Amino acid sequence: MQIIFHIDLNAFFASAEISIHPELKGKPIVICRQSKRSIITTASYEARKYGIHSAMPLFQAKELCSHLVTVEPHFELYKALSQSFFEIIATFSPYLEVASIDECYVDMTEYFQKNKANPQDVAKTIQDKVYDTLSLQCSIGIAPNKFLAKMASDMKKPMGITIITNKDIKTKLWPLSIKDMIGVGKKTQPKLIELGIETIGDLANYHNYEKIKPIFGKNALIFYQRANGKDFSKINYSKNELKSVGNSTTFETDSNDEQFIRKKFRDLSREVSQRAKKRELISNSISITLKYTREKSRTKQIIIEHYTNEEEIIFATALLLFENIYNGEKLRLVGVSLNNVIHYKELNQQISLFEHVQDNYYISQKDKTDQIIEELNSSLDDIHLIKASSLIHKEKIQKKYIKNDE
DNA sequence: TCTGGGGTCCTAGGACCC
DNA sequence: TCTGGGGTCCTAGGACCC
Repeated sequence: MQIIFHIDLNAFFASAEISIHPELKGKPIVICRQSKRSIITTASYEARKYGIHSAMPLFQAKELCSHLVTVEPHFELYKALSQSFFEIIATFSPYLEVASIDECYVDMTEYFQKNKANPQDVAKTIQDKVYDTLSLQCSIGIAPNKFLAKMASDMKKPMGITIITNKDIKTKLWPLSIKDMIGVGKKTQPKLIELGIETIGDLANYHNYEKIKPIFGKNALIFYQRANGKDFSKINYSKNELKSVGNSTTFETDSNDEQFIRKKFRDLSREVSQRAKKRELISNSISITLKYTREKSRTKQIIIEHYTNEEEIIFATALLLFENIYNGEKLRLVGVSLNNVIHYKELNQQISLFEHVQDNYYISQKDKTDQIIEELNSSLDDIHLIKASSLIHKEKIQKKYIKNDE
């Protein structure tokens, strides 16, 4: 039988800030941007005592706690700490799947075959090591599969260790609300309650599988099995490749000022370009999102001729898409995304599949885009824009490609 | 004065090919 | 005599997670 650990950093962003600003310790703090439309990404345990939690709008949190301290997020810090956290875990087992910035699954089966040890003790050792090294607390769930391990790590926080075995399914899993099941959100929950399914146990024992099928679609069987404590999904320790890189921003106040909106697209395109470059990712699929209200949004996507991560091309394409779908109404959010990103290396592999020297579809040469920068910056009228953009898309840049003869 | 921003995955419909 | 069906790719939208 497998032994899976699910390890989750507690109040991660808040703890990270406290670790470098010890004066914040013991205070009710929340991590969020300082804006009237902000929502809280993480609340410290002191703040949680006031009923404050993630995803709560900042203005509400302030109503609950007048002396609340807000801290701007520092994602670079979190990424660095997260990386160190995973490195520590990997010293126990290499079979590690990064699930998000603050959690991972680890297959510890082999570890316990080699080492005579008690899982509870090993979990404690991991917690201590993470705490001593990074001043971060974590909760650990131990179970025979990923789903149960994840459910277990949620049960005791902070610094909890929870074991769920097959014998515990009826007592520990089944009483939980169906909303606590991973993958059941606020749209699915009411549909299940309609069928009389209010707990995970209700789902596990539901008599009519045909009725739950359309609610879960393709994954119906997987949900049904999980409710019964069975999960056959494997630790995917070789994944963790990004599929998209995006950036979006909500305006302080809704706006239909196109000059202002273009400026936002410029900033978003720059950010996306920089982040993609840092990770050496390129894409030929660019999309924008326009949000008019919290309910009403539009997205538009286009496949361009070349793979790129250049700011100017992302920007020009975003503007083209914008002209294409914008209806002139006030917007609350705009976003830009590179979709289906691949690594530089992958593109080279794809190209080397061809026998002959090919155009390299990745535009990286700055000088080729410099003229377009000029045009775009000097004038942003539509005709100019389309010209500039078609220039970008049509231009194929020859890159020396040396045929690999092996 | 009033609910973010980073993502992943699934679905359904249309275009197109054979 | 009177318009298939399977497969694939693309797009837009939506649910969900942290």
